[in-house]
Amino acid sequence: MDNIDSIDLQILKHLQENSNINIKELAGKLFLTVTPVYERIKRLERDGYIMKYVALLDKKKLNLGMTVFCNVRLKEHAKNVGSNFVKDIVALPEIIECYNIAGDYDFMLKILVEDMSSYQDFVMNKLSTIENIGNTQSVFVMGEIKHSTALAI
Amino acid sequence: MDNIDSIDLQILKHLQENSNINIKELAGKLFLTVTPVYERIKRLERDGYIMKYVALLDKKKLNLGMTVFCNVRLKEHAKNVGSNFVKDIVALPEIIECYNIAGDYDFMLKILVEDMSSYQDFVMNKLSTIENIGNTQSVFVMGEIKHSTALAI
DNA sequence: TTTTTATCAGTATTTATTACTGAACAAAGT
DNA sequence: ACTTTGTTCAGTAATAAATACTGATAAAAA
Repeated sequence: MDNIDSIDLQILKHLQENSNINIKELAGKLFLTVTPVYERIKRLERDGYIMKYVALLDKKKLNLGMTVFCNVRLKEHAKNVGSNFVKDIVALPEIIECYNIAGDYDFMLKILVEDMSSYQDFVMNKLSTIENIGNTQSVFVMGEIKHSTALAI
Repeated sequence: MDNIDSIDLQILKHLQENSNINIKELAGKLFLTVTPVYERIKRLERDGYIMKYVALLDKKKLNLGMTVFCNVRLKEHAKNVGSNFVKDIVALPEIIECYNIAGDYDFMLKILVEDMSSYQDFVMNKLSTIENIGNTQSVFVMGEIKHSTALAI
């Protein structure tokens, strides 16, 4: 029911780089006609290999040019009650990503803001109001060398 | 030449969540006809607000279920010669993201691999062969709480 | 008021997607 | 060797969407 071949992989590889390519052109690259390519894409969507199609926007143009990684340690007594914390994190749109990590800290957040003063505002008025947060460590991004959404398939 | 209004923002907000929405439906949500929405999207593409359209794939289904953040410190003498390092980083497809950071380490990499043994292979045979790398620290991701490509606009 | 500019609606055209049908081929059983 | 079954594909027709074009409306500037 649920296995993919090398043609599927090729299709995925193209779509994760540019999902606006039309099926005819994609079919040409794969030396096929539109029908099999169309049906394969639909199957890959149905089976969950393709989760969604999105537009990637320019952070800087939209005044979100500052990236900060924020490591978070929960209070000792709260280690097992992560669910409230998770709900609060998901609700904050500045937090683009949140990972439960191994090591010195419990969570790592990736945060996008306009500048340093908005980051200060975020930490002071939003992040710090989340209960159970023990302490945090901010790692500021000076430059973005590489940023891809494409998997190495 | 280069300014956007609230309708543009609404369009961007929708497209970064689902770029496969058709213009007619999007126009309906914004109480407009297709033409202005179409023209606005084209302008947003031309002006670089929309960088690209991509399909987001399921990591786990494609056997890339392990995420590791790897902090890298360059050798002391190499602090100013980052360019070769950058070229090597960009060439490795397992490295999805790479940031130049402030703090204890020089760079932070986000790496996607299948499992621990492929990570070991990656560090041993690929990452460590890059010259000028001093030492590294791996932060393993146990769970992904939130992962969005959508900006808070 | 007149001109200019920007934004929009409506429509026609082009292009892409989707649905449908049947052919070709391979694997498994008779 | 010959069906049978299932899968993948090509070709074509139908549908739906994107794009191009024209002109109307309204707001801002002359």
